[in-house]
This record gives sequence, C-alpha cells and structure tokens, in this order.
Amino acid sequence: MVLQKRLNYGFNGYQVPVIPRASRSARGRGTIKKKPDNNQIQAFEMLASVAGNFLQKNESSDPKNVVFVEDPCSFCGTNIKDKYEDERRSFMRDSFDHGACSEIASAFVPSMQGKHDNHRGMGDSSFLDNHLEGQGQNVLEREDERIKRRSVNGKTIHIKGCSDGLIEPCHKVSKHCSLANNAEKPSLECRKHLDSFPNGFTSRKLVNRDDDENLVRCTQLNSKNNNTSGAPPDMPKLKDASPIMSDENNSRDIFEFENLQRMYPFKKRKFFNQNSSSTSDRGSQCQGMFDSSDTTRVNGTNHAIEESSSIVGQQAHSGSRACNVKLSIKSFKVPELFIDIPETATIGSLKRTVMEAVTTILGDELHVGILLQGKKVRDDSKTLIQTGISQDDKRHRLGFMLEPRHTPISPTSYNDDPCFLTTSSRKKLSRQSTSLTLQQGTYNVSKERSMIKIESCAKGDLNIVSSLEDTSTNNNMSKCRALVAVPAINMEALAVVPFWRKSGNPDFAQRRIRRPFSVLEVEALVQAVEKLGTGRWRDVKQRAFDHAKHRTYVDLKDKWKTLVHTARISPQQRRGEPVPQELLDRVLAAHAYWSQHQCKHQLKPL
DNA sequence: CTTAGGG
DNA sequence: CCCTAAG
Repeated sequence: MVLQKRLNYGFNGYQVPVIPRASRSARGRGTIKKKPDNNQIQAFEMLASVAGNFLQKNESSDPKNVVFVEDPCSFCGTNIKDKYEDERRSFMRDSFDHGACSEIASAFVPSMQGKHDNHRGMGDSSFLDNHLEGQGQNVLEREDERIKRRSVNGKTIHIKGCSDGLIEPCHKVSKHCSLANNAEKPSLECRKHLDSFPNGFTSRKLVNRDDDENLVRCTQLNSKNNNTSGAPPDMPKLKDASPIMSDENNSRDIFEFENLQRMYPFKKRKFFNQNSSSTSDRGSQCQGMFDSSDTTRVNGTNHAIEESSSIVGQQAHSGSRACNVKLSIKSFKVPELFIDIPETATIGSLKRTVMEAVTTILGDELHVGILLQGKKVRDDSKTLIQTGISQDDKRHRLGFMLEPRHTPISPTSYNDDPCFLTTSSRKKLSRQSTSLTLQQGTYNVSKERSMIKIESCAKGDLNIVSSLEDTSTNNNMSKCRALVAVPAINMEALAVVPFWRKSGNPDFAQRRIRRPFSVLEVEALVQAVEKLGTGRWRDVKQRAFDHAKHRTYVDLKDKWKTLVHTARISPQQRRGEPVPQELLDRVLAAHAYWSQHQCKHQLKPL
C-alpha cells in the first residue's frame, strides 16, 4: 500500500500511449499519462519474474502447436496456452480479416516474401509461422546460451547466459520501426508496444532514438535471424513525430502492430522513458562496466572499460546554451553471471533464476560511476570541464560503470548525485544490496538494510519501501524471491530511465510539494470568489494570489473544489488545519450563488 | 493559455 | 496536486 503510493509518485511523468480509439479527441492527443496502479505494478513484477519463461521451443513452427513450459503459469495461474490461443485468434482476425495483412507483413517481416511459397493462405497461420519462426524461436529460445545484448536504460547490456526476460529482442523493434518507414524526421520516436500482461494489464512505452539505435545494433549482433542487418543507421521512424497519434492510419498501424506483438504474451518487456529531445547516439562507443561488488573495484580485468570509449552521439538538453559535452553511452557491461541450480530444475526455473539475477542487479539502486582515463572521478561537484571532459577532447577515455549505490564511492552524495536513480520525493527507504560474485561462485543476494535519508520534501511522507525477504544463496532461490515486492527502484531500472534525466532535466517533472492552504489563504480565496465567481480562476489568482507564485489558478480552482466539499461534510470528517465554519459557510453561499448566476460579470454576490 | 473535471 | 480534454 505504501509501496503503491511511492511507486505512483515515482512514476510520475511516464507516458503510456493509449490504444487508439475512435473517440479520441480530434486534437490528436493520442496519449495519456498514466501511472501504473498497484495491479499493474504487481503484474509487472510478476512478469519480470516470469517473462520469457513460458514459450517453449516450437519445433514445428506451427503456431497452433506452441508448447509452453508452464501451463498454467505457476505464478499467476493464468492459462498461458489459452491466452496464447486467444491472442493468436485475435491476431488472425484483426490482421487478416481486416485487410491489414499485406502491409504489415511486408513491413514487419521482410523475409516473408521469400517464404511465400510456404504460405498456406491468408487467414491461416502462414504469416504467423513466419512470425513465429523469425520472432519467437530464434531470439527467444535459440540464443539462450549466447551472449546477448540487452538494452537497458537506453544502453545495451551484455548479459551472458541470460534468458529472455524483460528486454525486448532487438530485431523486433527494428522491424517495428520499419513498419512506418516513411518517416521523415530522423529523430522521431519509434513507438514500442508491450504485450498484455497476464492479468490484462497492457503497458506501452515510447521508444526514443537511443533505444532504437541500440536495438538496431543488437539486431545486427544477434544476426542469426537477422532480417535487418542491412538496416541503415537511421532507423525509419513512425511518420508521426510526436507520441501523439492523430493520424488514423498511423493509429491503425500501431494497433495492428500490437496484435503482432501480442502473439507472445509473456515474452519480453521493456519500458521506455519517453523523451522526444533525446536523439541518436549513433556511432558512439562509450562503454562501461558493471561493478556490483562491494569493493569499488571489479574483480577481473575483463570488465575494464573498453578502450573504444569515445564521445560521439548527442545528449539531449536543449535547455542549456552552454557548450555542451555530448555523451552517449553505447553500452554498459554486465558481468558474467553464475547460476547455481540443480540439474533437476526446469528450464523455466533456470530462466527465472537468471532473470532474477539480472533483475537484482539492475534493480538494485544503481549508481553510475565515471571513469576518466581509467581513474574514478569521485567528486560529484566538479564540472565536466574541471574534470577535463570537454567537447573538443574526443579522445579522452571516458567510461561509465554501474555499481550498486552502497559502494563506498560516494556515500555522502545521495542528495546531490545527479545520477541518483531515485526521486527525491522519498524520505526514507530501505534498501537491499546485491552482491554478485563475479565469474566465480554463485550469485548472491545479501540483505543490508540501511536507511538513507534523502531529501525531505513533504512532511508526513514516510514511505517505507518493502524490501526483499531474506534470501540466501544456497537453495530455493528461484521461485519466490522474484515475486517479492521489489522497490520501485527496480521498476525504474527496468523501466529504462536514463540516469541523466533524473535530475536537472526539466523534462522530468517532479511532483510539487504539498502546501496546504492556510486559513488566511482560504479567506482570500473565498473573498475573491465571492467577488468574481467560480469560473474565473485566472482573475481570482490575479486578484488574491498574484504574489503567491506557487498557487496557480488551477490550484485555486482545486482548492475551491475541496473547500466546497469540506463545507459539505461533517466537521468530524475534515482533516488538516480546520477552516473556520464561518468561512465554510461563505464558501457554500458563494458556491450556491455562482451556480445560479453563471458568474457572467462581476455581479456582486451577497 | 484557461477552464472544467476526473483521478 | 496531477493530468487532460476542450474551448
């Protein structure tokens, strides 16, 4: 419950595109901002733990014969097979019966033409076959033992031996992008879709260019079923530059595309931060390493920063006119994971275990470490130029690494660390630490509870995060833990939120602190409304709150709303600083009056 | 940008 | 307070 609240706040500002509907406003506002509710979060968490675990290799490539590892899902009880079947039918119906097949197919599965002979006809599963073959098996199943590149936080992460999980196979996106390759603007956002969650939650995020780029690279590297290896550096984007979908065709495309994606109900997830100002990182080579050990040093030289670190790309910060250093981090490296699992474990549980390991790493409160010429830059207060990072110097070797925040690197910088992943709205949180024994031994989650005092904004905001249950290395590490309510940080990490935007970027809108109206303010408000009426909030603002910068006319309107409500309820039910009854009476009177008089002009009430 | 309302 | 549809 507490968690939910905090999560909600933590997710402030996420854009969740909405499925296009005919009823959408003609203004083209095709998106809504929506914070995941508790169910969604639970769904996600569950998904996080089980993602990718269900689809079994499908030897026959027959979509009707997809084998599921677990059926029903041992976590949520969802009958995967049934759901899949539903999805499949739905897809077939939507995509074929309505004539959207060809355009989608050609755009979505370029290789399809070559396989046309295998088609058994529209309306059947021919397209599905190709889709499955291209989408499902190769990436989801065949590459389990291979090094994969995963995009996290907009960067690509190498995960060895990681099963498919939260992160969407890259080629999918590239195909997706090619769906609307009549884009014109190079830095457009590509829309990505997330599949239905087991409980029906559907989440969608927007992809920014960074992601696309990474994913494209990913495709090329994964290459086995590489349909887009020849993809140009500039990925085609949706024709609509904004996340807004005002174009019916466009909407249609997206909607249809969704059907395609939903064919793998539990496949891969990736949340994207949406930021239209973020642009390409093409050609960038900044690589980092992941340091998850408690020591500040990675145990192993093979995790050293790649020599190719360089600065190219672009960083989105249109606001500042200073000489910007443009950085783009191509990838963070995740060290090799070692999994200790009994032979008798199922593939599904192996996947889960790996997923957990990865999730735990990524979910821990990551801290970004900066290395310049191999040396850690510890002083967070220094400017880039002071540190020696300048735009001109493209050869300096700048490296980034991810490390759990409890590393001794910056124990005092929680308040001002620009890379801090969490928001400041939290007052306290308990935090678990993750230690990974790299390259040897098992992965281990140790629990360390430390209360971190973060910026205190609002009083009474004592949200304590539920933390992981005690876990140990030895046994039974596979199942339950991943389902434990993971702090929002986990979501955020998985949500691929670039650290850089967390603070200092106007795009990241922090929820304003709560500032209850004083009686005096209420008095002023009542007086102004009595005079001006309801419905002229800008005037009210000007008249009575012109000096109060933090009170917008919307605030005043809202306050009036609550005042009316307060006046109507019994005094026992009222909270906060009590408003004199006299004022509340005036509120009711004024409200009644202006309800009648439509507040045309400055008629004087009372 | 404002207003009106739902969340 | 936030978010957004409408005007």
